[in-house]
Amino acid sequence: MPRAGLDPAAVTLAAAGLADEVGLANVTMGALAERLGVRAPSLYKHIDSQADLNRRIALLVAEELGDALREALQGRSGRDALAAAARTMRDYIVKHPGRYATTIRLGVTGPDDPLAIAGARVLDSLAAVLIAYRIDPADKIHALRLLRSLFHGFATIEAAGGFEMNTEVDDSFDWIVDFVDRGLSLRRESSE
Amino acid sequence: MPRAGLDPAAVTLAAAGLADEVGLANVTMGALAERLGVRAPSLYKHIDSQADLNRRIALLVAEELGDALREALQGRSGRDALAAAARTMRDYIVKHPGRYATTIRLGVTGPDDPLAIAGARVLDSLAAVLIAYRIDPADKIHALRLLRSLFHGFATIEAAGGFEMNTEVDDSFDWIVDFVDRGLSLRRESSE
DNA sequence: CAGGGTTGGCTAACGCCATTAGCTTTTAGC
DNA sequence: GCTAAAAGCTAATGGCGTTAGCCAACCCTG
Repeated sequence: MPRAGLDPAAVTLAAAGLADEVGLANVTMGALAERLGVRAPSLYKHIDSQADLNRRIALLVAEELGDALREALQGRSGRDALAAAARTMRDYIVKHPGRYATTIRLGVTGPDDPLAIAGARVLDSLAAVLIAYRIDPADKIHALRLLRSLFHGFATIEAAGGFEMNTEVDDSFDWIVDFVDRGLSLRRESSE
Repeated sequence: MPRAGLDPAAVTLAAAGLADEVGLANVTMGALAERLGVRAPSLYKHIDSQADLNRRIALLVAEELGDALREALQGRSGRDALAAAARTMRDYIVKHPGRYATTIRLGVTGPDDPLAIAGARVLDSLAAVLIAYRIDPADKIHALRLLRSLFHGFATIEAAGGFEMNTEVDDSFDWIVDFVDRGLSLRRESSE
């Protein structure tokens, strides 16, 4: 019998896909093993524990999201950049609700934790959106938290099916992006 | 031997408290039973299953949050109301992260589901914040979703310890409330 | 205040899950 | 080809949710 040829990355990727399909809570070692054509205990040759697996998925998410944001923000600034970042985050979360769910509630061990680094890179991309708005440097962290809270909240609620009247969700999204764009424009240094 | 004198409400309340203390994931039937001075299977005399328990906690949250919002919004309008609603939601979620966590991912069965009704009442309170801003009725749903996404996102991230530099979180919160207030003020019917 | 039905507790047991131990087989390098 | 590491396996443990079935405490009627 030939081997399955697994490695930590393959296991992580399969787990992420399974999470998106059946929900993070249903990603059991047995189900994951079955999908990989292997028995559950064999997975422990590649990952330490389920907590370790979640951590690896979260790292994957941070990398994927960071890549997607950098890609989307290339050559854009101001309102274009804002809309692109918002759409990128929304699309990613709605498309990958299971893997995204791993990113809430994880203990970052230290500043050299790969997860902390990848997360910081995501935040850096969001911060890049703010450049063209020329926000007062002292307010930058607040504006960044606004974007993060809003995008995270909107996409999370949408992914959970929390909005009624599905057809209007796109309109709400556009309206909110416009709302933030106008608000940030008012806060340019020159306007105070 | 005397009886413990439990009922569904007492079990739900104890579970909500335990969730806040140890995290929703650690609310096991055994731990909950122990806190109530009872053995795990006895809990099934009061609740149907763990899913049923989560549902009951979520309903409790919707009622508590609705009550708190109505209380806080009494006699306030405009910016005051916005700030009060934001603070109420934030305080509640940060103080009760475990029980609040039950409100994500729950299937509402129909429009007469008590959970749907209680949830709608929470949204009604948020909608009351918008009255004084005299938003164009067609935009009301979008503004409501803005508030909901933002408050939910901010408090969720804060409760999960997602913001660095803890001391500045209060400042960010105030800044964001101010940002939304100004943005909504611009959208009064008269201003378009 | 007697007794019978209902209610709320208990123990025992099942199946599923994560995880560990220890064995066997494949595979890569010399 | 030989050997050692890596990667799979089966078996077993302990914890969890849940069900079945038993017994004691309570309420309520007479």
